[in-house]
Amino acid sequence: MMKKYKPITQKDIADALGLSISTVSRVLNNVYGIGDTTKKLVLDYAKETEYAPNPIALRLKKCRSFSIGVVVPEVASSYFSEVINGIESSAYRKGYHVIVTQTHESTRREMINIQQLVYQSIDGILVSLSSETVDISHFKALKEKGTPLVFFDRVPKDMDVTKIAVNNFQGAFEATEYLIRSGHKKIAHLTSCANLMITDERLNGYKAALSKYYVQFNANYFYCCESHGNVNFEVEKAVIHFMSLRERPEAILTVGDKVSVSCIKALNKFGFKIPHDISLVAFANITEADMFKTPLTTVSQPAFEIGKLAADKLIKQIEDKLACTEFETSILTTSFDRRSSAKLNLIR
Amino acid sequence: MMKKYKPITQKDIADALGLSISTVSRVLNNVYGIGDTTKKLVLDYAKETEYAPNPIALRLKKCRSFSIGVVVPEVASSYFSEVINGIESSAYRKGYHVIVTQTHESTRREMINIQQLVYQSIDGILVSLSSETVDISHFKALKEKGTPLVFFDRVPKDMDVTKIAVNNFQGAFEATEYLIRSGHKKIAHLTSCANLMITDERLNGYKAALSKYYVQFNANYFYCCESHGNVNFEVEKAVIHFMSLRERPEAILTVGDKVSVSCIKALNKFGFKIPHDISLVAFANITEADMFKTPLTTVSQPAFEIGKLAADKLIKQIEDKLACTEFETSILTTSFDRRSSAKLNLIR
DNA sequence: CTGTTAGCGCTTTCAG
DNA sequence: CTGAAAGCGCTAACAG
Repeated sequence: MMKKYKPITQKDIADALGLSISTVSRVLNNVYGIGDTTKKLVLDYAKETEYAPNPIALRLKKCRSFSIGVVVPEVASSYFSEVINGIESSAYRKGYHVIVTQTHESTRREMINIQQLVYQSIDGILVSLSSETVDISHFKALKEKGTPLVFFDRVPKDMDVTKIAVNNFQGAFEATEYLIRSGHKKIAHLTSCANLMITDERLNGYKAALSKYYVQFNANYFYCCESHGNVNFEVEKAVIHFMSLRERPEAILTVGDKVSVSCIKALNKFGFKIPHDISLVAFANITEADMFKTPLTTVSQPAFEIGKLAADKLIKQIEDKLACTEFETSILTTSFDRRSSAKLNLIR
Repeated sequence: MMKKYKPITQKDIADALGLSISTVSRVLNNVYGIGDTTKKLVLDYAKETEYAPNPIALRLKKCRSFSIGVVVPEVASSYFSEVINGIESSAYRKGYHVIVTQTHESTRREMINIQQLVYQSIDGILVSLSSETVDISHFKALKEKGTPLVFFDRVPKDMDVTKIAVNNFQGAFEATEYLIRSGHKKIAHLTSCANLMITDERLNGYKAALSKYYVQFNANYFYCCESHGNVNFEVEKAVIHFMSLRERPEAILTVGDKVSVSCIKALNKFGFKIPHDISLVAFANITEADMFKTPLTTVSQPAFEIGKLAADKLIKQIEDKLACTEFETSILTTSFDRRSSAKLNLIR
């Protein structure tokens, strides 16, 4: 039989010292009004026996766990793993533990994870939506129940809640403008996650830049990957589509880590040289972007900062006594890293 | 005041139906011997009200949580994030939740995380040692207490426990042999994590290949990064060291994801061309290896498989009634992906 | 200043 | 077949 480790409890201390459990509890919780003698006695014995409170019992009692749940699509991503580091750095400092769960872009998994976290008496939840998710009623329900909740990056459209995001419109606008100003006119936009608001925002930024320079939006130059499966395959289809167009695009603005990487792979596979045959700018966080065959020009997000801020906001919400009724949206700025994947046809 | 969500309990059901809590419990747990009428009554009501058992209460009661803890150095790593996916895929299928924690290579964090996991009534723990860790008594204590425990990749040297690893010796041997057979004689070895057994094993594989081809081991060609801090900086120092040697090495065998990437960056920074000026083979899992300026030849590990296997072994250990006294070590094989970062000087 | 008691949600004897 | 009661470890009134 598996012997389970049985840590020392308050009862053990009480018995050993001939005190009552409540006295022990009070000492350990440093409650006002205990005799110095007993106090010392208990404290010493506790230290000696390496007493540590049982967090499970605490949770059951207080419905509070000093831990926060994180729900992300995927952990195997430069972006999300950096965000997680940011979350941890802040949470850890404030005495919270972090429980990370992945949805793998599935709404079902998202719901299960949320459900689980709630039942684990988690104090609050940090979410970046799965791409499959359209109906966000499970989050609305959560909010109704009073669970502190903060969204980041992939935030919901119509929900009044604390959100952390970047200036997606602006980021895409700048990238597109850069492409135009360096001489490209036929600029394709390759994206995914049709359901997500960030996808729209970026598309709008792209369109706005186009229209600022009187470039007509061409529906043939827009492709949105389903991505509920093999991204590589979808992206290859997109690349084939673009590159077999009569009016082949001169540049592509890709969105998303995976899509961007897949796009480069597909381009390589079909023998297109970057930027000779086609220019590329990626709205993505790719740590190794400068090591690629053609160092990749990117629009990237301050992932660590986002995580940190999200955790800060969440913990503030958790610790504020009053039910939170004001929800702010924080917008951080993206950074544009010009490398060499976009050809400088003619710089004006 | 923050209103906490109050899920429906067995008591609620009992009250509503005029039954006793124990009857409800029995129905819900499908215990032998309940009237079909009451059974149906309870079941229907439970479904209707979306009753779900409170896992915290279950943990407190049973000291069992159906969740397993994972302790890794870092989540922002292709290798570890893939391992985590493997763990999840297996755990999830068997009804376990996965709690991931990071040590950031700190022994202190490692101990805290372990401690926390244990107190969370975790059913078992999966560990890959932090590089700082030399003393593994905290793990030995864990084992004594009967906590199911499985190590992977960075496994401890002298501890009788279940381990999952790869043939590190063999992997390094093959890489070195490949380098030698493609005409390199002066082969440097750049590594980190001096404390880890895998570091030794790989070093030994490297040395063995050298000696097989009568190449003398040269201590100047070996550099082990401290890595408790800025890896980039350490690696730059190493590169400067190697490249300013009178007898400059013709190739480097790097070990580790971060070190390998940093090495390429440093080489780029100082203007050395790969493989023209120096050849490179990396013992690392780098998903974008084939997209680099010079596609990187690598020895890589089946990360997903490792995670899956580790979780399987752990869950088996958890579910086996008897205390586990036999500990197996599973050795998976690395794969060698020949790309173009090693020059083919003369192939014999 | 300290002890008694009840209860968080659940399982599990022990009675009936 | 079902109910009462104890207990997992802890906190928090309520008494003394």
